[in-house]
Amino acid sequence: MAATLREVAERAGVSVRTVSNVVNDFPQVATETRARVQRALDELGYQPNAVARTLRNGRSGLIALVLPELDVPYFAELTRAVIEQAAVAGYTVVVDQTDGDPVRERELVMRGSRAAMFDGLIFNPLALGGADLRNRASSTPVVLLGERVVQGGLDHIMIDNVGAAELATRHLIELGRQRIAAIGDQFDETRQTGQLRTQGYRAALRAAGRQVIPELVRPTEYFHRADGAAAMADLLALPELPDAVFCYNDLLALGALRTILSRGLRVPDDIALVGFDDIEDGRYSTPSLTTISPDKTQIAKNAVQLLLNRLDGDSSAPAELPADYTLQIRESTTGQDASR
Amino acid sequence: MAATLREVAERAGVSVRTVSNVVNDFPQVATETRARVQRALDELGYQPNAVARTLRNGRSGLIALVLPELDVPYFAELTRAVIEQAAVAGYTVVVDQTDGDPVRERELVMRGSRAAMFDGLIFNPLALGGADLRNRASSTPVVLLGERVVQGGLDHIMIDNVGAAELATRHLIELGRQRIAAIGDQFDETRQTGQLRTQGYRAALRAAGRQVIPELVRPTEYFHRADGAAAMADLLALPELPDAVFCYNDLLALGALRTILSRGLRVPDDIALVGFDDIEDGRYSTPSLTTISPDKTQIAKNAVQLLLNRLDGDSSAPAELPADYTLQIRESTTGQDASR
DNA sequence: AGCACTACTTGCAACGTTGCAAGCCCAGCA
DNA sequence: TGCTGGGCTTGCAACGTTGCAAGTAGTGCT
Repeated sequence: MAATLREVAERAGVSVRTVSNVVNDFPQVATETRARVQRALDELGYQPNAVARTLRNGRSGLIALVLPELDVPYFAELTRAVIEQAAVAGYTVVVDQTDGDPVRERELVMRGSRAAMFDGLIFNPLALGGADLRNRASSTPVVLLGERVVQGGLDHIMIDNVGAAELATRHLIELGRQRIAAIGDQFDETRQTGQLRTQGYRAALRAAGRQVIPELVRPTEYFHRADGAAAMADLLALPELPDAVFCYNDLLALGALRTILSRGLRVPDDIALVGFDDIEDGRYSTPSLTTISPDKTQIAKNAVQLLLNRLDGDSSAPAELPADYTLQIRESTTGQDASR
Repeated sequence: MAATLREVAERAGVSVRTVSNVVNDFPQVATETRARVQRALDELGYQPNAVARTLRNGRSGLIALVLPELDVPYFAELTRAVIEQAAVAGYTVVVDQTDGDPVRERELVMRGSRAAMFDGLIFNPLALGGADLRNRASSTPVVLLGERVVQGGLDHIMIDNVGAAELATRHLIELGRQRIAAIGDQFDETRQTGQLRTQGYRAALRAAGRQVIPELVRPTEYFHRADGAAAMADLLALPELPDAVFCYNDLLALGALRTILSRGLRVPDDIALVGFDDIEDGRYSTPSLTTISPDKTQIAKNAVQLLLNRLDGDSSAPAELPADYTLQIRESTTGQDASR
């Protein structure tokens, strides 16, 4: 069914090479020949074979975005931004989901077999650490995203988790909250996001001369709504309730919100809530969610740019680009939505 | 950097063909030879070139999932299901987002150039209609998803929109609601989801001997939270308020919910709300959302299966598979969550 | 010793494309 | 008439892989 250059060439009575010249708009083709070839191309509905081109040219025009979970809104929104940025440069983005499964991460990123289809990779690791990534077999360029601290000598874009968490916590302190809890701490060595945000949380409390109350810092296994709901239920079972909670992402916060409201408590009157990621869900919840808003467009733009530089042969030292963030103050802390 | 079969062959002192035999676990290789080749493979860190294999074999092991918007939770959740199903069969799914842009849809689906990298396509069209799809140039098999009625002689998986909408509306009628509104009607010829759901809505009202009140059926351009919020604001500006709203998806419902609550009205006491899609957000909103729940796993399973059949040469008549759905009754209509 | 058979290994060609360099033909000029 | 040059076209080879069929060597049997 799919016509090849050879078939077109036979039909037009020219060489394969000439057809290729027409397809690629080479100038050195006689007008009359070009017309004849074009007719044959149209009649046969010729479409270039992308695989053969890739093999020949060494470029596919595809870059892969490898993420833990696509149905986590933060990643979905980030994906949109990456696709938009890559399209500007004429690249098509292809997304793959690892579920943080080390086997899948390894297959996609470390070994070249599947990765080799793509000119480059943008990768948000969950399970793979710096040690793994340093001895990557594939030579496909990679840009790392996300909070995991990886010292792999690779390009890396992240946000200042400690600083952002400190900012979020300070906001709650400045509102006069006395018992500020945190949801999302992690111990697992491969999941450092939680640890970094806890650092920031502690730093803010210390800076304000407050004590860190261990039972108010709740670990969770994942960062999903269900984890937030469960952790909040634990907090509400304490003899003395918190009057504010910093959740390490918006999904945790939305889960916590659900639990708080279902117990008949009010947000922010009884408990103030801050999230992290600024996903759309948090802008439409009631109350809307105060949150740390990472500049996703900037992250995407930098990631794509860094990768394209590598594809163009840039071999300078690996870059570590911090991304900007702001605190979006909404109803869940002040009762007012300043972002509308 | 990337070693080829030839380099490995030279190092091991055997032919290229023998190395290939080792790589592919052909039995007819002497143990001693196999060991020597294996050592060379390891030393050079050989990784098969996927592009060359694809060109040679005509199979890439990749299928593309082409969707309008990845950051719409319904699609994100569906994507997860498709990836899981495809993985079972050893296929890797690659996702692309079109934003419903006809140009992008056409480039990805109609013309073979980019599509040719993939063995097959699962496509949820937004802009492209049956007429477009019928004269597709590419021979890559496609399975269509979603509500658009496409009579293109292609495999297609959809849910019974009319029936589902009727079920949702009937639920509101049975609760005794008197003024039932609808949000999400569409006129645009290429967006038939809204029209089909309006059909179901009307059918349910008629069956109950009710009149359809035109001003209670609100069109929206998109199916996003913002559209739902705006449409609900319009409904609340009517002289006589509705006491129930059927929203054509959960995002519309969440937007509407936000508007209702911000006006100090209660759900479901003052206004009951039903959505469509059963996204996770709706399970964690307060109140949680009564909704039509399409069986996403079934949809994904059927889509992948249908596609794999085509890849295996199945040339039977195109199938139209309906997917199952249920009504999940939660707090937004009854105040009780029956699904927990 | 000769033959058949098995066990293993190999060269060739092809998948569809494009870079390279050479080729052809005709016009223009001496 | 012969030579040069430009405009246009072409064949070859290669990207890295694998199917096919043929090749070699060694073994066992008669």
